[in-house]
Amino acid sequence: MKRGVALGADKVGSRTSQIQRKQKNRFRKVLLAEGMGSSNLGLAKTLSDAFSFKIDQTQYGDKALLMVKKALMDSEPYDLLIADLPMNNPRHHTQPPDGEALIREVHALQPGLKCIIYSPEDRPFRIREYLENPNINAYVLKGWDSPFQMVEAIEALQEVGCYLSPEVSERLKASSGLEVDAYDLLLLKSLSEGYSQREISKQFKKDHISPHSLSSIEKRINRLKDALSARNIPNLIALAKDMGLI
Amino acid sequence: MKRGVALGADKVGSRTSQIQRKQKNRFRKVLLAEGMGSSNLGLAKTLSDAFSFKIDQTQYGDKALLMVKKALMDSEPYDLLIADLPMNNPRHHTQPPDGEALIREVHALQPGLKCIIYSPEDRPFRIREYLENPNINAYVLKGWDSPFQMVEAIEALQEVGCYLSPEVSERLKASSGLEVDAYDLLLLKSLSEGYSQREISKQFKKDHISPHSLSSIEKRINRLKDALSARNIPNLIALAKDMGLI
DNA sequence: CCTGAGATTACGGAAACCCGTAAAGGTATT
DNA sequence: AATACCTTTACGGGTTTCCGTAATCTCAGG
Repeated sequence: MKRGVALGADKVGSRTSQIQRKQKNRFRKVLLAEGMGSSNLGLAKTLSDAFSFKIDQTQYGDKALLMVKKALMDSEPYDLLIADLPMNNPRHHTQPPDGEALIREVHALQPGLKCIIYSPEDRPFRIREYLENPNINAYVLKGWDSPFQMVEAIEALQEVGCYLSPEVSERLKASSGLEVDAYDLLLLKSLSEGYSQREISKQFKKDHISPHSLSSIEKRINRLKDALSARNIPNLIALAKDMGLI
Repeated sequence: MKRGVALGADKVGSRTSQIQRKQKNRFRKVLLAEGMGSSNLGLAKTLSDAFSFKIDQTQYGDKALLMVKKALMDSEPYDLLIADLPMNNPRHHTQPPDGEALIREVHALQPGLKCIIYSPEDRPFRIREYLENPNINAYVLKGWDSPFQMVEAIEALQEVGCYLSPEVSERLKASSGLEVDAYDLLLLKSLSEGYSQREISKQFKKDHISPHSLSSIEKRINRLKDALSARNIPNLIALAKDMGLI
């Protein structure tokens, strides 16, 4: 989105800048919550070399929540949450709270907490989803130089409200051309689940989703085929799957 | 091939804990080659805590190849290669040599070298593909307890020829029911690429792939739809994508 | 050589998809 | 209110897919 530009204008932004001024923009306490696997001891090491803040670490989302709560009660709240998200592919049932739920619940407890997503997810569409959440201040892509990027992100976050690495923002730009909205997604999902266009039409009509005529649905599908340059519906489904739309 | 069934991962798994000391062919030198990202310093740490062998580490496949070659020339060859493969998804162009190429080339140099795949890839078909390679002795799924499983695997490898974690072997068993051969895969691929059945028929005829009649292709597709319980072709493509067939 | 089982191919009608055209409905501007 | 413009809906005809049936082919066993 245009968050990158708009960050100073909103309420949250102005409130945080107050705090930052008072604290000289320095994080003092950081929580590193990894969803699963890929032991990020390496990351913790890198960060503790580069910064002076205290780093707590946990493997489990619910544990992270408790730690945030406890830190708040002790009047020593965290300044930054780094959420190390797993690849959430369809075959993987991640147990709750998953990344987004964790961030939502954490912000219910401590609304001002800064948050960095650290994930191998590189599909622009998903990244965009994350970044549309105003509670998420940075996204760093897991990769060979992610420790470096994480340091960059944290430094930037201490200065300004949010950060996007060049790599990530490039990926986002590259795919900003295609506009697929919730309707398109529902349509793709329905198709991928094996419903005929006639069935989808009936279903949409029942659910009061507009447009729902067979003709409109055909048109929309055509638009999608055009946008993804698909030759037919099977190809469209394959492409949509590949780019993580469904 | 049917190694997965033949070796009975459960048996191997339970046997590992009892004996480790009395074996003489213990590893002395291990190469940890990660494809990219997810700093496995954590893994290296775990391993160096659990074992006494020397651990070398590198980020790049070609570098790994050189290290193997050099170790051979120095008459201090590696006993084990742990190939930390990245998620092999279609959006990611991994630069050569990728995992399988690396292992092939390494074994061209040093045929006896034991090898463990360490990957987040959990699709049974892909795992099966790896395991059909006789040069690959174990498969460890990246996950929250992968360090533990890696230790298990290495202990087992010092005892017997190969190892499958209960988790992995379960995944393999779960999907062993359906039989899709190379022909089916080609068919699915062609469909997903947007070719009509008529076009596929023509192409197969040109390539002398049998059967290639329109009728036979219809039949095969029906078999696949039946096997994956798909309602129609888009659904079939979606399911095939989900389970990693294509 | 004959036979039978399975695989491959052929065919035809119903349904779904594809594509262009056009009518009907909605909204903003004048 | 009249107009232009866009969206939604409707329809028709060509193509592809779907599904059942049947003819042909292949090949081992008698």
